[in-house]
Amino acid sequence: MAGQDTDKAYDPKGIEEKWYAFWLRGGFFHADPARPGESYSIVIPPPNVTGSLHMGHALNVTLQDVLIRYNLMLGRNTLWLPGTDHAGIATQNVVERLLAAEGKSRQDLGREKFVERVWKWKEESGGVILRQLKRLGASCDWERERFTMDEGLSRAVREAFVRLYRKGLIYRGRYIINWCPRCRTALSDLEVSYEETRGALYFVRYPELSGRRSVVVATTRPETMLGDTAVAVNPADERFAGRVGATLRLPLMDRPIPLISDGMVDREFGTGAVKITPAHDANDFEVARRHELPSVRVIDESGRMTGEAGAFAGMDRFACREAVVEKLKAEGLLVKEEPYLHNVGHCYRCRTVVEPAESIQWFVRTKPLAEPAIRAVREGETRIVPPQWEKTYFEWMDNIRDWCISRQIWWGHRIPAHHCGDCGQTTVETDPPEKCASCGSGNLKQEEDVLDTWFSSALWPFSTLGWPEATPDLSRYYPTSALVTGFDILFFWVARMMMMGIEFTGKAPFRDVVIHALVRDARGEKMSKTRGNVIDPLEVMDRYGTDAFRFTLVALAAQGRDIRMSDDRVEGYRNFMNKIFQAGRFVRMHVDAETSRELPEELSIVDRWILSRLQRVIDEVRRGIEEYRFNDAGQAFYQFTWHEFCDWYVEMIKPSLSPEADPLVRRNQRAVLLRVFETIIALGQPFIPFLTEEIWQSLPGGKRDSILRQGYPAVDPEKTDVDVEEDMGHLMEVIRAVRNIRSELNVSPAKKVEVRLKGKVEDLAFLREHEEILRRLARAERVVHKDPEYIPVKDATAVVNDIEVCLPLAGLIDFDQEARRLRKEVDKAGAELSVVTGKLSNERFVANAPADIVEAHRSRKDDLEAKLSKLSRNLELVTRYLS
RNA sequence: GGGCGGAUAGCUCAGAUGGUAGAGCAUCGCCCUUACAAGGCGAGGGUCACAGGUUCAAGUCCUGUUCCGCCUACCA
Repeated sequence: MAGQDTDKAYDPKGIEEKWYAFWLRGGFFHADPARPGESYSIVIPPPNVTGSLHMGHALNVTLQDVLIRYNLMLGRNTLWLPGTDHAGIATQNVVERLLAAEGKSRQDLGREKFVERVWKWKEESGGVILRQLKRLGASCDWERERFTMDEGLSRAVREAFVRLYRKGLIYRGRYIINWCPRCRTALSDLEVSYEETRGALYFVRYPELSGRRSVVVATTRPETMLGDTAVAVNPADERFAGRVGATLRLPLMDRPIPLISDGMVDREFGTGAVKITPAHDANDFEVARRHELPSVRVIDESGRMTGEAGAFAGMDRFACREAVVEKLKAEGLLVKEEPYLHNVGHCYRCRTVVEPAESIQWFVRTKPLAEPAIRAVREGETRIVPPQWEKTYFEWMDNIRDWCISRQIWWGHRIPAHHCGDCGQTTVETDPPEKCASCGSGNLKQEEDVLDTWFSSALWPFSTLGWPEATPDLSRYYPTSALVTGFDILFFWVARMMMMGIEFTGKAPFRDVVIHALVRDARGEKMSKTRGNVIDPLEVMDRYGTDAFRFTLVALAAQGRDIRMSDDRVEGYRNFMNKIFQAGRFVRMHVDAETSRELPEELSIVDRWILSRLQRVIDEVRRGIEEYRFNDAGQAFYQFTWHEFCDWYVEMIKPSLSPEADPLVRRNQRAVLLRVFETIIALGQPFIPFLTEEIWQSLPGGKRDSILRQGYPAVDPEKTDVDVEEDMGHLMEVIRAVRNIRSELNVSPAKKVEVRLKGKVEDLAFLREHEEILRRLARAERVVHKDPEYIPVKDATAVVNDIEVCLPLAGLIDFDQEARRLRKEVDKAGAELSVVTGKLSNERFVANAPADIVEAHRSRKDDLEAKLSKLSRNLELVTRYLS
């Protein structure tokens, strides 16, 4: 509910654009290799040009931005290189859809016109996502923005291709590949996603040509039988003993095919006999090679049956499946049909069922490339974080298979190979050759195929820095410091960058590979358009502000776990933003242009306490960022800022800031307050850049440079003071004890009470010295010190260390209530005591546990015993007055 | 079929190197105490999935089991 005071709350509208423009104007994100400083570089995982910002990007980009801003503030020579990916199939699909709306196909336009059209689309509508990254606050060096199809990168692609080809690491050949009949292109194995699909297993009888016997085969794709050229059984399968070599009649086609034996056949599956369709199955293809069987292609590029399919020619493959089954039934050759759950490959771009098909394609020989890429991780040149992903990486790399890199689409890097019309040889050159390298003929035709988009992506970490030229950028920023990405493209992209990076530069492209989780919806479901559960990051930013959104992502980014995004979470952190904003207002109320930021010689106990705590949080935040434990960093910042700084420190120092305070005290207090608060603001900058810059600029100091220039807070060990932290901890506990009593006994907050502290003089010394704090934060009228002989009759009591906190509440006290409260305390202390005593009475514990642990238990035991006896006695006192 | 991850408060999750179970949200109570009600103060709530084992000591290490996810694979 929006109250009328909402104008007092933090409103991020307007300030985000303002400061982003300010940073751009100041060139803060622009890297200059000539400038000094240790290099820190990241290349962005380039989003598709067709893309628009989703949660995955938002998380990915936020984490990178934290790293970049942190390193920027550390004064390193920092580069974050942005750009987009041409996304071959995805982009082509987008433009094809636009054409379809005009009633045209890409074939109507022809290749050249179509590609022109895609470029036009790219110029007009591509890259919206980059604007959205700016909205997120991404501190990219936009002057270095690259596109995988721009001139430099295309050059790098051709160069890489030629070098690999000449080393024999790229080859062309006829193999079974995954074919998408909708996209009409080959796909790599990775681009096929398998989905569990309900289908049927058909058992088909293949009669022997001579004799009365027959062989029954099982298949999930009966339409492919039209292309069968054999039936195979396992050589050791005695069911078929003596029958291998027989000739079968291929039903529906009336073609004679042999019964062969091959070790690949699993005797347990189906009937133990497999139909062999070399043109449409990878296994069958291999079998056919071994047995020199012919190959008959019965499904064409668009998924229709070819002329080889006899009566079924021209039918769609799925219609054909039904027709084949009907026909088999009619002929009495369908033995049975079982429901069958199996994995069916789908095109990862358009979800069409993929058809394995035999065709001529280009491949990368991956084994020789994989070996050094494996070694780089094994030997620690590149670190994978969190390390459990290493295993996945090795698993895949160890079993890597050759990579089909040619695509029969038009949008992409055309393969730099020219086929000779005269001698048939292929010439591969970086620049278009004039004549055939083998026969000298000028009758050359460039290869029609383009490269898999991931081929250019694989070069991204160095192609963007100028490779193959030896540029200053390349020597300065390569290898990059970290790659931040989701695990979903570990194989697609990371593994391939590792291979190509090492192959072409001799060095692994990253020091650290940081794998983050997936962002899911509040119920843990993967966000998808079809599910309709997509949370739009832009909408979240509109509603809660970018900083709140960023902080949410950071706070939830625990290693190795998926993130559930929900409004509640963002709202909570939006409140945190407001808290910081309000704290800023408070600080501004109390400081002015004259306020020094120098810490005074003499520091109050409270100041020493906050400074000591501050060192800890600085340490935690820095370590968190450096170890990619973003959530730990975020939590430490949150906890300290809200609960220690705002809830305790600010409340404790208010009197020293008031006009009634001693002027010197006041001046010093302002200085410390400002200093501490500015440190907090600087500390938070990588997470919440807009709010921190806004506050930074609003603090006194005239027209200021960006907070990015202030240096990142560093731990000053001199300021850490464990004694002060302990003393203050006690004081805070006493305050909490009073508050607890008041609250439990329903004493109105407005009611001032007397607080009696009972204990030895030396134990009370610190409290006596800082009594004012206690009085105010506990809302006490006065604090009275009592010696250990004092008997708290008619007092509500609590025990804090060696001190008893007593509230004389005669007339107000509800003795039932107080008895219940005390009993609870007694039970709690008693339970703990029995655990500790139990351990200590175990002599093996005393003998084996480290001395410090035993000692800690001993003193804990003493404390608890003392506490328990005090509590029990007080409980007894109260019980006397029970009604 | 292999591999990985998860199972901790009502919900969502933290809990490096084993040593007295934490946070946020939600819940309950009291408060508009002039930085902040997008707030303050206080409270309740957990046999850390189950069964064994190692250890003086296990949420944490080992083994097994059960349920969830995910990745991967040439059972047609």
